[in-house]
Amino acid sequence: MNIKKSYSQFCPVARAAEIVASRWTPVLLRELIAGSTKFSDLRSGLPKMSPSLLSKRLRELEEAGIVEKFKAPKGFEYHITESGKELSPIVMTLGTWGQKFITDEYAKHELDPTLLMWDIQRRLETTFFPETGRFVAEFFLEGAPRERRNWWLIVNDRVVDLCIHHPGFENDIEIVASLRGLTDVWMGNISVAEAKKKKLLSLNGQKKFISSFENWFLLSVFAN
Amino acid sequence: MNIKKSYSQFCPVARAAEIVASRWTPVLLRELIAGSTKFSDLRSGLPKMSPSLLSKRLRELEEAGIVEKFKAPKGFEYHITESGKELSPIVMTLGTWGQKFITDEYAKHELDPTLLMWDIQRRLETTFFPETGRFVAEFFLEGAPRERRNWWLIVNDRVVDLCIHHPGFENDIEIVASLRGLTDVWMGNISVAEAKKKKLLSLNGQKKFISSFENWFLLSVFAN
DNA sequence: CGGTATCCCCCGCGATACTG
DNA sequence: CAGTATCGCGGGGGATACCG
Repeated sequence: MNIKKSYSQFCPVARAAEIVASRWTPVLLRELIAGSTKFSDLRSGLPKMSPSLLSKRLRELEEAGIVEKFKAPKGFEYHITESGKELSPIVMTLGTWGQKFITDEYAKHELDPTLLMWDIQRRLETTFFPETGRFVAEFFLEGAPRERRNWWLIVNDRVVDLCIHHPGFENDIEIVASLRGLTDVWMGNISVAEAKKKKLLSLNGQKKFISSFENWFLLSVFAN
Repeated sequence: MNIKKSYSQFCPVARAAEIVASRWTPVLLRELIAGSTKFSDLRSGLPKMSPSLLSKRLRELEEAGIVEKFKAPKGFEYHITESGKELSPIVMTLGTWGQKFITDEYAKHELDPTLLMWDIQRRLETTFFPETGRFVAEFFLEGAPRERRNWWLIVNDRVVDLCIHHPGFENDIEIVASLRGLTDVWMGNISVAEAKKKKLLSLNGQKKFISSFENWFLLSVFAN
């Protein structure tokens, strides 16, 4: 750490904060803890972070022993180390705190269909689906910009894929919701039942997938 | 939060990090959690933070509901709220993490006699001393700048006072140590016994205070 | 002392382009 | 796609003065 920028304290809170509490780092750690390892995947979870800054932060985390960089077939993989994993309680507790105490409704610029769908596909409960075969769910996000309004979640042999273009398969279920509504459901701010009643969310398609919706559509890890 | 500066994510980790992980804030929270309430006391624990920034951060924490500002006889008092107290595990875990994983020896600019003595006086175990009467300990910190080399801890009826000028009382005990040595002892990096053996620390004065040193001289909350 | 206002520098970081 | 290099600006925050 540059001496000019340093807090210049022997206290371990200060020494740790110099690394962990710099801009974007808690959010980057969240992504790494969630299991993303590829640069492009990290970018997906951090759409407003510039690639140069992401690159820089990864280098800093590597120097701090929080991340290890491995050569991959294409590019590199960034894996969180044991010491990095021990930051997990901090990041999770920070999120829990935020969920509890920051109760303002989401600002418009915080509602992001890409981020939402990215989080959804990451937590989809695939064990619910048959070991072999295909499942297709289409999402219509009202209020999202046209080119990011329609999404398809495809589960093929329990492997999840997220598409923004029509995959050519027939839908098993369609989820129609406002972007804000689905985000609120996802974050546990309102229940699925409540969202349906308020016409913020509706499910169409095969009965068995509709009735089991809450079994495979897990909510955010921070949902109450 | 200014939209330009915002992470623009609905994720509570991001929303919390915007407040809690900004520059200086974790260290300021440490001070508030430790019980400091006055502006000047906060400054003592944050000597390298400019007063204008401290003022700004306090305002931000107040807006976020983490701190409450009360009119005091002179100036104001800043008290941490219930929601702020729930940040305590985050700050403490961050410190514990730092203590465990940031093992570089302290850089010269991180060794600060004022900060060290401030922390020491805050954790002095006063119940060890008689309910009435005076106790005086003088510290000589070798390697500290001349004007901050000598310190007196005065416990009067169990109330601790820290002085940088000779108080005119006789010493009950004298602690002679290098600044780095005492810091390492304080942080639990080496034991008192080891420090004595290596001549990094020596105690002179009344036997009963020497033999009970480790009873009243508590170590940092982050010492192992 | 307790805190705010002002000034201004500098560098963090966003934007963009570029390269393998 | 997987990152790195460059460039330019904006404002964060440090220094200082100042006011109550």
